[in-house]
Amino acid sequence: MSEHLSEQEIVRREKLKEFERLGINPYPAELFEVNCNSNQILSEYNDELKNFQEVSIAGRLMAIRLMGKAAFAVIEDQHGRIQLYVSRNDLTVGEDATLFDEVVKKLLDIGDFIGVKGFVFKTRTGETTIHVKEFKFLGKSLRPLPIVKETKDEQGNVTVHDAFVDPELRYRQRYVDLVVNSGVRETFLKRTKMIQTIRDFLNEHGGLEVDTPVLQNIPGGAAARPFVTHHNALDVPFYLRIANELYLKRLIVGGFDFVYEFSRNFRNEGMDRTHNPEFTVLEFYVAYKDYFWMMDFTEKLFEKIAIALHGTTDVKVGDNIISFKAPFKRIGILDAIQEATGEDVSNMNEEQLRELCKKHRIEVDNSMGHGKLIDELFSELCEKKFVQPTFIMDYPVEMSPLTKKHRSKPGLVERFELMINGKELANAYSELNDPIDQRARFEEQAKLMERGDDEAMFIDHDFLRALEYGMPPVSGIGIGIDRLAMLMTNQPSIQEVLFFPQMRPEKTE
RNA sequence: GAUUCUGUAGCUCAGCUGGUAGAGCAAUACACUUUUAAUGUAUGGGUCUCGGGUUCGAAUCCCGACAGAAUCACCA
Repeated sequence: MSEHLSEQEIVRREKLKEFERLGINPYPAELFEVNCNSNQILSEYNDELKNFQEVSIAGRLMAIRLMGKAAFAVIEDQHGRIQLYVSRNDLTVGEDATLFDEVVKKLLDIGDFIGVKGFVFKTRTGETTIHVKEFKFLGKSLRPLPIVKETKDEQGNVTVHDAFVDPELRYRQRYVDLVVNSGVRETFLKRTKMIQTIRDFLNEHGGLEVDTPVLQNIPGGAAARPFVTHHNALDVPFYLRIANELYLKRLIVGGFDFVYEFSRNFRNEGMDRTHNPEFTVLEFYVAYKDYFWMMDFTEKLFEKIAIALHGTTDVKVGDNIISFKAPFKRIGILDAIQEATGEDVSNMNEEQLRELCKKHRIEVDNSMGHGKLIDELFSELCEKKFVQPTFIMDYPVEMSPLTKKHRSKPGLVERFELMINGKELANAYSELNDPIDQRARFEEQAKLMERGDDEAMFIDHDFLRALEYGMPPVSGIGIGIDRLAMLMTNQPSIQEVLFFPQMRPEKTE
């Protein structure tokens, strides 16, 4: 951190000395009893009833307008902002007006924490305001906050002046972003509410929330490059999990019928608007169910989330209105490709698929097999077209080593991905529970790895051992929580729904 | 990783074809007891991201580094 202090920082530090001279602790230890918050007062105060006549409230000073022997100030607490009215008379004890003349008028800065007691009234202009009778200084701010002001025109449209917008500063100093930008807090409150809604829904249906290891010695359950670390005492490498799938299935083997976990996953890949190195996926597994049941359950869950957050199933995302009203459209991946290209790929061999890719100017290489080519065709030509929630079903077996083979369609598996707004939001299977087949699939993956596919899965022998003891039929799903939060809060970037998105470290000189 | 754009006061931004930096808010001082982007008067505040180069002279032009954003690639 730079030792260079700006003029304003020096001034604020000098004010600390002034506090000391006056015998006022700028960082008092004792608690300040609060009996309400800004939002309660603003929404419940009634000028005729004269309620809220003995309020005690604390917050951060966000604006102050000094007017000689009186002052108006605005404080912000967790729930919003409220205006204060302070007069010199009210803060004068005997002949001593130090509190007003020195502290309020000279030592107070935007960003400071204060606590006040008083009564609520409405000013001439109709603003609900706290008339301060007692004032306590609670904490000095030594760094000037960005000042963001708002004006309202007659229609009530809010114009923001000098908004704090630099993305680098906003993400690196999220604490500042949260203080000064109204709306940021709301996004994160919605995210939390969304997760609570999901948790409640799963619990209501018998789900059991569990924790499984983040440090794994085999990074399984997905195809991605892991972060590697090292355990000193054991002298072995460990991987930060890329998925928790194989652990949740072990719990199904152990006899739990419905387990779920909000899993922080880590993938050592590129970062962009929809990818952060650590991200959250909800996975859950339900015994004796198949992927059809999972589609029914998932669309009910999404519908419930939309209603909980928006009061309706129609959610505005960018320029689109997305309807989360169940049921969602369902279409096989091969049909989706046919719809988009007019080509029936269901009976094509690898060579024909490769030709088709070339025809559509999709880059292919020799390591790509039959399934990968179909996947490429889909993601290049179809994915973006599914704006309304759509279940894409029945993927090629090669791409899905943990999925049960389709009950009637050879070469395919019982898998679906849920596409919304052109992005994959969820991925689910009728889970493969045949240990012989699972071993064979892992061995296929091992061959792919030898062929140079660095996304192929490792063989997890303990997981195979668990399957050999027997796993009931089970359907499981992974839902991208960050991407769902982006949808539900209408944010175009994952950084807007993560408190502290990953960034390159700041240089310390 | 590639391409493009961006980096100037605490914040938001101007700064033209190169001539030693400007506004609003914020800060400081004074005035003001119902203001609300409060107002009025005055004042201070800058390693122009960093390092090279061209030039009599660089915030400005060139090269490089650093950081961020967008697009692409990668990432089921």
